[in-house]
Amino acid sequence: MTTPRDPRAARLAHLAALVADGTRAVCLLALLDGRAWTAGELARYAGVAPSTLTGHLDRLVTGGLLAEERQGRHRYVRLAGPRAAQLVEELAAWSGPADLPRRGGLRAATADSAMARARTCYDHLAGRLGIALTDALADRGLLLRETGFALTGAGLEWFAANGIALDPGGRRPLARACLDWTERRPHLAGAAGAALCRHALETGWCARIGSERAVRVTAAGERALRDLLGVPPDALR
Amino acid sequence: MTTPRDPRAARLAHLAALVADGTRAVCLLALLDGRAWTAGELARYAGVAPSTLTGHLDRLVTGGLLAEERQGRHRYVRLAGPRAAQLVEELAAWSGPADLPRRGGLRAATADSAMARARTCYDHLAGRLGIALTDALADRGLLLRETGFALTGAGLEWFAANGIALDPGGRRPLARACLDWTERRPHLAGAAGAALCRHALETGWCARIGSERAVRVTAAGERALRDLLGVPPDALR
DNA sequence: GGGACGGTTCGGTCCCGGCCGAAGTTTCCC
DNA sequence: GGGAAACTTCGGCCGGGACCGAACCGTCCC
Repeated sequence: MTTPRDPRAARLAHLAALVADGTRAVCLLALLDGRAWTAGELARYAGVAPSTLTGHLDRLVTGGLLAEERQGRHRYVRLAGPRAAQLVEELAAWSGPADLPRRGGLRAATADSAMARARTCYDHLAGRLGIALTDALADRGLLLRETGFALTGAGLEWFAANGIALDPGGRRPLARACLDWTERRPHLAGAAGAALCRHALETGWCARIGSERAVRVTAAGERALRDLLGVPPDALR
Repeated sequence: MTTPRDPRAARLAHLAALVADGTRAVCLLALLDGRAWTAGELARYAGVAPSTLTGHLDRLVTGGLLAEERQGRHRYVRLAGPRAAQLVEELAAWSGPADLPRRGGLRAATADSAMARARTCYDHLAGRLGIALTDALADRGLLLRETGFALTGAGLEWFAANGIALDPGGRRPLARACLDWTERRPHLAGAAGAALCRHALETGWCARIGSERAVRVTAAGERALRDLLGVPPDALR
């Protein structure tokens, strides 16, 4: 990576270089689940020696993509924030919207199908569930989708009426599109997407399956989504 | 760049590697002006030997970031499309929203100030002009901005009423936010931003200054923007 | 036809950085 | 206190890839 005169280009190249290594890319994609991983977990997952991973994490943290937290003898890392997550998503969406990796075996296949049905994508909901929610919000005039991606006035009221706090403080956009790599259609992300996901997990509309990214919609969740948004239960299966 | 087992991560790393070189980054930023450059121009601009640049262009074209067109003994390259431009923008915005490069000298300073006033950003308008247009559209209820970024129904009518064709065919979003690196505020991009920019240049509201990215607002443009959108002429200076 | 010009191919150099294992350091827990 | 576990530091190895100059190939134009 030759460093040019132009400092702007140098910073751009430096940032891209953080992602431009296979091992680091594996880590970043894993961290897209929004949780904090320990260095050891990531090393095993990526298939490299712990000492190798230390160096990678140093670079990613220094570069601002990851945030770290030391607890005793553990080093926890997670994506630095929604913007970092968005950056990784965006690059991942460009680089291969196609084929989700078939890892072979029945167990893998069921895991994949659960992921395709409903999962978290950093801090919001994705998979068929994410699409169904986005469709429902758009159909009811709560979300503009064809001409961009924004909550309408009615949408703001709907969130307020249902007690889903929208955290107006942040500089982060309330609604933005996130391109799903199984469905290949945009679904709701941004502060509103995150609030909806948080609410769904807190009130028990959804529950995490094991410690994975996949979630399942509970019976209560099916009822709530049907009553509040008119989501047909079929759309969630 | 070690290549991992996971093909998804491999593609991600491969894409990032295209940007992760200083010389290629210089080229990509230069090409953000939306025009087609010859290989020689880029080589001189980046300060490397023509033979070196040939290799870089090969990689960028193969990787899908650039499109090329051969004309006689010239090799013209430009960004492959709006999505490629958006990707570069996004990375650039993350890597350094700060200080625009002061290149020293009076000539450079005037060029910079013209750029800050009004310029193109790939295919739409940026700088203070871009912000002023975005503000005006939002103030008149034609564009939602606080809750995301989308044209309203009134906005669609406004474009139609003023004969600005919106090219509904493409899969590209009608409105999206582009983060300006001089103003540090989002302005209108996407198909609507591109249509507005095209219209402004075609009808003579704006004219390119030399062959640069900078544009100036004509007297006719000032009148039109004031009458159609209530843009105060001061906002353009 | 004959330069000049723009671009490409090739060979050779060099350095950055990813990888590992071995030896340290800190924390945890018995 | 002692041993195991999690991580880090260091030294050494190795490959990819960025760079250049020289030679080569079309194209343009006089």
